[in-house]
Amino acid sequence: MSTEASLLQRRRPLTAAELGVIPWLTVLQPDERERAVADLKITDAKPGDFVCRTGRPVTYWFGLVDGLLKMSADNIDGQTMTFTGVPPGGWFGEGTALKREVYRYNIQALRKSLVAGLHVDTFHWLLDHSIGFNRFVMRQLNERLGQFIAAREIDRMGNPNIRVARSLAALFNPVLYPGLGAVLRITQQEMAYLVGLSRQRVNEALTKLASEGAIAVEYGGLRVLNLQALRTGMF
DNA sequence: TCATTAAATTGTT
DNA sequence: AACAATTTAATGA
Repeated sequence: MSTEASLLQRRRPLTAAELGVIPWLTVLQPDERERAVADLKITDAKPGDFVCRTGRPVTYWFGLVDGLLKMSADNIDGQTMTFTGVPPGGWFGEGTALKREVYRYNIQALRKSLVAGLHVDTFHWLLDHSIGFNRFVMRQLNERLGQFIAAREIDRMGNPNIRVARSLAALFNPVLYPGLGAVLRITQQEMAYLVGLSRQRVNEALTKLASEGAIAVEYGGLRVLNLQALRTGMF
């Protein structure tokens, strides 16, 4: 199995196209940006690979360039609870990186993904030097908090249609995942892993949501037509 | 570039 | 969980 240890080994600098997917680079001053880019590394994650696991010390602040990740935590009773999915453009672990603690959740690749990493030392340097970066991280923390609370509610909800809808709405969160367009590349199988339902039930829910005009189902993904409807469940 | 084949994904049962 | 139908990706002429 590949862990974060091996992730640190086979890594390389980022291409220009990959840098373009990183939302916070645009809020930096030229000198800050230069330092960040110099430190950024990228690596592959195969489906099932853990990018980070609970209890491991934080060495990098991670972000997704391409692919799809799942953020989850293990309950006391051994049950795994999925917080949310992470689409390209999403960055995570800032809370633990701030305090230099250990990870409180697992991040696992749902499909072949490109993961970028910024060393915690550089992360802290940016916090000390860049106002824009501070704003970005602050907003990120705030949104993430709201998302965790929402995840608890989603988990308790019985109606699978609503569950799928709100999970999709969370994936489209414009603050946490700014680079995302209206099209989300996610298979129904991946969606099933994310919300903890069977694939056929997800299929049923997506068909329902599509008939209500909230989304359009496409091959290998879907298009969000009415984000508000997904959030509120009013279709 | 096009046609054929393999693989992935979806929609149903 | 299994199936057929459909879409995309890969291959090679």
